[in-house]
Amino acid sequence: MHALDVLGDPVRRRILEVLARGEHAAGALADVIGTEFGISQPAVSQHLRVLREQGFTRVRVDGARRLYAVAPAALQEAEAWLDQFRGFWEQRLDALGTELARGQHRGRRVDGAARSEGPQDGGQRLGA
Amino acid sequence: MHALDVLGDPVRRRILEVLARGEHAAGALADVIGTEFGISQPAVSQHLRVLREQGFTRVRVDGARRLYAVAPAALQEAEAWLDQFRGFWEQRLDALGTELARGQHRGRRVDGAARSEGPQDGGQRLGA
DNA sequence: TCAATATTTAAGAATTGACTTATATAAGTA
DNA sequence: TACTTATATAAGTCAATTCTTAAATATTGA
Repeated sequence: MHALDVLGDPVRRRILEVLARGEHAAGALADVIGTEFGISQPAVSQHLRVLREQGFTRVRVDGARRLYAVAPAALQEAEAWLDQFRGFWEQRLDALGTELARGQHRGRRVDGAARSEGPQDGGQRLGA
Repeated sequence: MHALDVLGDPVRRRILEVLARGEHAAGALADVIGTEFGISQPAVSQHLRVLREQGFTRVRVDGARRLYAVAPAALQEAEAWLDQFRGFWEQRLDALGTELARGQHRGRRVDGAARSEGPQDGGQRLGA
């Protein structure tokens, strides 16, 4: 299962947002999330399972409670996938910066035809 | 619809990967993607619609063909959501660096109880 | 104009996945 | 030990998505 498949669910994203603030017990999450989305404790528990099994969270046992916290691994994977597109918006920002630096309405090449905007032909200035 | 909901589909992700290499006609994508996933041309077209409507692609008309290309906006939204967790892995890398710098097995606080690993209490060193 | 190509849209079938209720497991507590 | 709290798992239901086939739209070229 791809990291982005896991993040493609609003409940799971919200759980991670809450966990970004710090460790929470499964029960506390079931309360908060369950109320927000109007779903049951088992429903939240099932999402916690996915997050756990896919490496988005780390669990610590404290008596009868399970304390969940964010684990970086899987989130980094999602980030890594997005990295291949970073060139697109960096270029966009560069263009803006250049435009501002040299004053507006100057040096704007608009030849229509075989134009393309991506960093596909070596235009990407990234390590990876 | 959240940007990450759109990315929570393997076919759509693959389409974007192909587009990251540059502009492609809808038909060319239908061929490549359709073959890879064993789905029909309309199926691919429907995914292209989602990507288009949600701001992941830009379309240019060339005669009877539609040339698709990556549009940065929506991808940036996804990136922005992930940003709130950046502190977690930056910290991880910081820790690794520190560990290496001062030699291993030193200064490792392991007190169990109220410990937490996130950047939740001001530990985050990010602009946002 | 007519046929061929390129692509989208429509409608319904099939599949997936996210819930629900019920139950199991385990740890605290009286 | 029995009861309560905390959480997870199981099994089945329901709904949202993702397909399929068929047909509509638009462009190119004979």
